[in-house]
Amino acid sequence: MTVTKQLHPALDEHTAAHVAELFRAFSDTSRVRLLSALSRQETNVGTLAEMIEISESAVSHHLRGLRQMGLVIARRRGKEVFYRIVDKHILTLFEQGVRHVRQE
Amino acid sequence: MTVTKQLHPALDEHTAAHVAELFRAFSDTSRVRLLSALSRQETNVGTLAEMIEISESAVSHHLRGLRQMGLVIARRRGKEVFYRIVDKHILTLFEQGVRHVRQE
DNA sequence: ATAATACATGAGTATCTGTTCAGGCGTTAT
DNA sequence: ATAACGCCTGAACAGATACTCATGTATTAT
Repeated sequence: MTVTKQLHPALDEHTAAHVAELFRAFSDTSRVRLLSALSRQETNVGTLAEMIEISESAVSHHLRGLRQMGLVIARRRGKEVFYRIVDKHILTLFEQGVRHVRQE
Repeated sequence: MTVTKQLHPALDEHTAAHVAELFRAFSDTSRVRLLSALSRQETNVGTLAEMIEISESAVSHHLRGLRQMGLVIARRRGKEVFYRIVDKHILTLFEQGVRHVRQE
């Protein structure tokens, strides 16, 4: 039985691009604050804007991106639109980053 | 007795900025490929450049950033400089992102 | 010493990103 | 119907980012 040294190639460009895209969702201060809010509870746009102190428009733009990536989902109730994080794994990934930063 | 609605604040700006910075390290296709290579084994700059098909200069620039963030560390052996990922938690975080992308 | 190799660095540049602003759309109140 | 409210959207712009190119710095070979 021959023991060949497994030469693992790096990630192909396509996969790497997707991974980068995922992490890019967490790579902006405002979005991190958005997601930290949403990680606690479903929240509407206006409240999010207040919490993180950017305009509703800016919040909307960020949420659109996150929505298009399938990371958050919207639910309308009356005039307000509530957002929440879709995937539990995403939440875990995000929180792990937060934890890492906190302990050092 | 008044029932006040507990308003969990979002992450403060300072912490959020650090979290964003961490994730930003993984938010570029080339860096993802770099890190995926390094996640398998310590590698020198030239080899990395070959593997991910960008110039040595570009690799150097990326590695400088990662080094300054304390995510990778350099070790010189002769003319070559080998890089590796410093922290196991960082590695885990990165790999979790990769896994998430792969299964969908 | 001189040249060659491997990598680092700064400047310059094209592209990307986050924000604001102005206006639009859907829902509710009057 | 009309106004008010909450949110969305596209354009425009400032700042950030990733790359190339030219050059610089260690280290090794001749």
